[in-house]
Amino acid sequence: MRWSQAFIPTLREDPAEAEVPSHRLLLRAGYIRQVAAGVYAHLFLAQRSLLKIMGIIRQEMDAIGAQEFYLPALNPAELWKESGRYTAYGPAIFKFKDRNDHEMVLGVTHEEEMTNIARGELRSYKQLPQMWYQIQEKFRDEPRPKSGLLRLRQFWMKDSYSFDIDDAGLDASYHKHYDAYRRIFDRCGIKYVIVEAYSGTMGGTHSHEFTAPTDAGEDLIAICDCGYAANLEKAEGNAPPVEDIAGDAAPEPFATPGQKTIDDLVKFTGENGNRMIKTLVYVVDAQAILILLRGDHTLSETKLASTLGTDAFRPSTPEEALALLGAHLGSLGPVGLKGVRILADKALEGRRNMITGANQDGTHLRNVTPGRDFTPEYFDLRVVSAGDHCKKCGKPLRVSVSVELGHIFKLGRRYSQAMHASVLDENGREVPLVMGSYGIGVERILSAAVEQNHDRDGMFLPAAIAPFDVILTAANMDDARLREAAEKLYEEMRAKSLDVLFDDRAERPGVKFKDADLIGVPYRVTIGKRKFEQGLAEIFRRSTKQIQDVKLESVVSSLLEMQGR
RNA sequence: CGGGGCGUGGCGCAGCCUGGUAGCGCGCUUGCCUUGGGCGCAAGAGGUCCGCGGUUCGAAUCCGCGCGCCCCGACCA
Repeated sequence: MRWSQAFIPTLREDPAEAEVPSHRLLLRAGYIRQVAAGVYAHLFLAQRSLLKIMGIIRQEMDAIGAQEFYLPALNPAELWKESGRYTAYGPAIFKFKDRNDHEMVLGVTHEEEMTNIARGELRSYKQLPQMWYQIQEKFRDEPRPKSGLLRLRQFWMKDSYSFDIDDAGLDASYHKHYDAYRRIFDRCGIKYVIVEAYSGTMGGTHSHEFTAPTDAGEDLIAICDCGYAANLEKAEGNAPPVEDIAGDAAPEPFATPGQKTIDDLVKFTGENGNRMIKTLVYVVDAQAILILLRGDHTLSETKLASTLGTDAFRPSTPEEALALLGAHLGSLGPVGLKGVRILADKALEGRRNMITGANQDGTHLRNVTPGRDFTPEYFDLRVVSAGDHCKKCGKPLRVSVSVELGHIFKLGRRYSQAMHASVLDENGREVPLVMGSYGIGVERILSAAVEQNHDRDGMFLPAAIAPFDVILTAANMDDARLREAAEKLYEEMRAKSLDVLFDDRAERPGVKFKDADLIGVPYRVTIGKRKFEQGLAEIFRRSTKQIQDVKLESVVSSLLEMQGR
């Protein structure tokens, strides 16, 4: 490709609307342009890079025996009502009516459609296992699209679905995907961490996320040196022990006028937050319950949901809490309550002489001991924090921000039962299909690669996913000898199937170098006057900015060698 | 959905408070010049000032109602 003919609209200045590096650089480098919030046009460079990413995904999916499909995004709403996700996924689904007043949706993923095909066609265990995948557009009406290609409303996903006769079969399909995903992200040159994750509205029992640590991410993950890693929603850890005050004194009220939050109380009493009990009131099925946490801990609603076995709960209103406990938020506590279910985080088990609200405005209690002064049920309910001890090895956990690139789920029988997708087993009994589903966000791979590989001058994408292998730059196109040498090299590179972008523009060298640095191509070969006269060209490696002088006739072989070809 | 910010040639911004000529830098076009890190000189083109309504002799500017975009939070495989 000749740059003079290419549409690569680079920008000299940072676009005002872009904050995270990948968004800023993809705009500046002319990869993308915005159409609406969370909706982007892929221009020439983005499309080339994304096609390379999809090529890698396709190869690895094919390699585990998955079969490529292509399903429509446009779906009848009936399918989604049948699975229950029409309401469960709620406002994130784009919904509308066609001209005949038929309710339609745009797919957020394709469990329904795939299951629908499976139930119509799969009849016997002899046809199993099956693995079906596609690379296709997903539509989600996200509450807050953001950060360029990191959180989109329309995006490409590789989604695959496995159908097995039993749990052992699902395990095998799951592991095939697990391994394929590792190869995909390895080949894409992404630094990633595999974490245990929560399945959320997908349903199912078991899942792993493939996440790329970068500051622009939105997922928090807990990581330990021993290899344990989990999404913070799901991560478990042991809080370092806290020294309590000795003694068996009875609870004793003390005045705390105007002290509403734990922070207030910490300042007011001079005590550490870890010696306090935080009291939350939640409403589950119209029933109020108390949730107790250590003062410096945070409730994980994810863990609460799995503890309660439902996500149909909400924090109480201040009025409800007042009616239940007789005090306003800020002075609530568990002591002396009757007939209210009390859930406490495990970090409170065995503690003594703590501080909590007295259920009287402006008053707290000291010397409160769980188990003696109230009787809770203990569960793991809190979000782990950095410094908590790893459940597996006891070392301190680190917390890191990352981008979710892929997620694999053991769905089990959730969809097959809801949608009556079953086959006959070897005993002639009808059994529901055991399913898995597996997703990769294609644009997120590109974004994460930029987040992980950029500097002040631009990006440097991993070779496997860069839009070109090499940029060939003639320092001065008006110099006939340089131009001819560059043209000759261009032909030579193309003959060897190098993806080359020939910068044949009539620009000054500075402009060409700046643009080349920006757009993320791993190598630049420059033909400049001084070295040309010595029979040399230079190969510039973008990631390290190292320059290597090479004889003109061995430029191509050097590049092929660097590529490992 | 709550909080904050922004909306003015393609891009980045000033002007708005205190109403009256729409301006700067970059980019773009043409010519000359220059050619290893976003050259220089000269001449040009390009704007419903987000929309609608109101106030006013007169609105980019003041008022009202919308819309859009970004950020934080809520939310979210």
